[in-house]
Amino acid sequence: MTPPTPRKTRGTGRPTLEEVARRAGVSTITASRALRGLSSVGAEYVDRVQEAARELNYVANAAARALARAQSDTVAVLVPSLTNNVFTDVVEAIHTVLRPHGIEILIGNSHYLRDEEEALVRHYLASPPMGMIVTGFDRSEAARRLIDASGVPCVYMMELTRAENVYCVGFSQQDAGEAVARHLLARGCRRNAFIAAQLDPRMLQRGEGFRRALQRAGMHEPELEILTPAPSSIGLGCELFRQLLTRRPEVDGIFLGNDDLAQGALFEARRMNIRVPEDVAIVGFNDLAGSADCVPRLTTVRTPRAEMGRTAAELLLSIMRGEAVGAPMIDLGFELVVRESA
Amino acid sequence: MTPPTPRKTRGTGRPTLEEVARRAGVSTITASRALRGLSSVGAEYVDRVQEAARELNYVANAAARALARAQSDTVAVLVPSLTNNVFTDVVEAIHTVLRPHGIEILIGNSHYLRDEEEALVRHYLASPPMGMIVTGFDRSEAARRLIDASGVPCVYMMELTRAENVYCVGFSQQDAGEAVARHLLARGCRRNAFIAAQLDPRMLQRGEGFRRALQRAGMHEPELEILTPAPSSIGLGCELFRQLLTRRPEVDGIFLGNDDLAQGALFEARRMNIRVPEDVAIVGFNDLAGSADCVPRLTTVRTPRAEMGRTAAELLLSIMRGEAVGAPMIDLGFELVVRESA
DNA sequence: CTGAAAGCGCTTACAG
DNA sequence: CTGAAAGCGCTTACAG
Repeated sequence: MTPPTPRKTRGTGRPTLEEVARRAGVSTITASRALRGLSSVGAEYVDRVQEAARELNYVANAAARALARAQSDTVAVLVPSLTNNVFTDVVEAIHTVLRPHGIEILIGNSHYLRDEEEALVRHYLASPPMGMIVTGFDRSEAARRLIDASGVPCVYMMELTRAENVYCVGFSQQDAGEAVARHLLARGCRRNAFIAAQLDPRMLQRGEGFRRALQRAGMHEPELEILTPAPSSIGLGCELFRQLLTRRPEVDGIFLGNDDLAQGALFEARRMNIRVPEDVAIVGFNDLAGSADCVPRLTTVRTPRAEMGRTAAELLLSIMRGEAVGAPMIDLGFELVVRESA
Repeated sequence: MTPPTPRKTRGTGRPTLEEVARRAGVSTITASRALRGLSSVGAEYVDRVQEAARELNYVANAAARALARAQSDTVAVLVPSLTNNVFTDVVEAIHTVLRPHGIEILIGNSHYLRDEEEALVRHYLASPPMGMIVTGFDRSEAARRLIDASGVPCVYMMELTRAENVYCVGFSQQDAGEAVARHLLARGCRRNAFIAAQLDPRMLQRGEGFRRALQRAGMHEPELEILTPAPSSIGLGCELFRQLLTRRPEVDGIFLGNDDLAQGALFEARRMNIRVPEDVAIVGFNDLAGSADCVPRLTTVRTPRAEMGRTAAELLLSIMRGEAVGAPMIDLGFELVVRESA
């Protein structure tokens, strides 16, 4: 007649769906449906269940839900860097769109490394997110296959492609590079240099466009390009600018593939007593923090980072809902912002 | 005699522990233990199970594991901003330490808002992470209680406290503020101003220390403080510097509570033809990107961001493992970096 | 050291 | 519109 020894408690100790259902006087299943807002539940029930949930301070167990549905309320976002503010802006915008939908975002930073990105893809796909937003198209063959085979809806951002069934939102990096060249040419610069770091695909594409426009004008000088895989930074911009102007003092126009490099160039020009834009015109890229305020104010290309993040997130939302979406490729364009440095 | 209709498949379609076990010829339980490296499994079994797992390309289902253990392989990190590079540095370091342990980090950005932080805490605690790393001590009472009651190990960073049973790693913001004041005083500045934005607790603490040191020297002038809750930025630094110098041209020393503000001040000084440090000495805070390269190079306080992230992560790891840890408070100090601007 | 049973807390698929 | 049953894929607790 002794009562059974109480089992050691497992679980989280939090209220469960069953307790909510009991309190509301319905089955668990009905409670589940009511809470999820499925229309097939009587209105009276919905109220009772919601009230019970509130009273109990019920929060659905995310793991249980994910297990039962074989899917989580999560979107993985893969970026190559968080140090480069370009990506914090994008991630911020994605977050802003997804959060209200109860979607948690997992930020994966690949540090511009293919191997790390592949590992991240593997890891995230282990508990498949409901969607992914990834940067560009340059990745390992394995990572590519994993994504394709996973069946997880994916939106690509920062670059554009016309490939079938690939959702992408971005702008043409090449065209942006061309626009810079044309601007420099138009303001009379004859010896135009290109300084690039990191050498990720997008940086290279900008260089490609820049080069093409110069060639078309018959003014391309290959020796006026400085390319280094070192991470882009203000300090590196100083260094490369000095190096270039020391060896090639005749240069009168420079396109630096990211604003941090350009800001560094501005500092170094001052230290070298080189006047900008009188002696040399300087154009950056991305319109990062500080570019509007430095001396002289930096001429640069404003990239639609917030819009890309927002649009990518909204597109993904539509795809995940199974809604019909328009064109799979969304070109958000860019804007040359002419200030004082060129 | 018709075979039973095959059930519609649910699940993820990925290989399960059971399949691994079957292939290795052991029970699921043994497979589970072998894979987790529990020492209570015979070596022969371990090999067989691991091989089977490899052949099947087995990846444990994270949701199932989380449900069974009522815990996930996740650490939540709460920061007030990602735009401020201070926190990307910290997060990066945390990531570097935790990732090799198979721990995924969830980055929560509260945007310096108490309500948002509370919502994040609630959300994360819904599927309790194995640990948390949070910024500072200023939060809503509810958030505080939720964290305490959750039983989730938590490490506080960026600030220090001597409170019992609170693990924290950081440095004394007050002392850092004092150090700046002493430096300015030592180089002969008599009219020292303080410019601060955002006004988060740490910014205020730095101001507190700065003020105290000035008062002690009998040189504190309350009207020389400009405090605004607007987000810190280079542009804001320009604006506030101009405002201050216009109204108070006698100022000969300024402490700006974050390097972006200070960099802005440097730009604006140049535009106003005010010489730094001859006319006015300028000191920033944090030693952010660009501060070592601008003109003049910025004197600032280098804060141990990577070390804080690393140390906080390692401390959390120890706590989660139930290891004995030393002092609950780890002071990492700071360093005044004297360059050209002061 | 190994295993059969039960359970974690939800949701799917099937009936009614 | 509502519900009883089964299942998602692991791990805990108990035995041996």
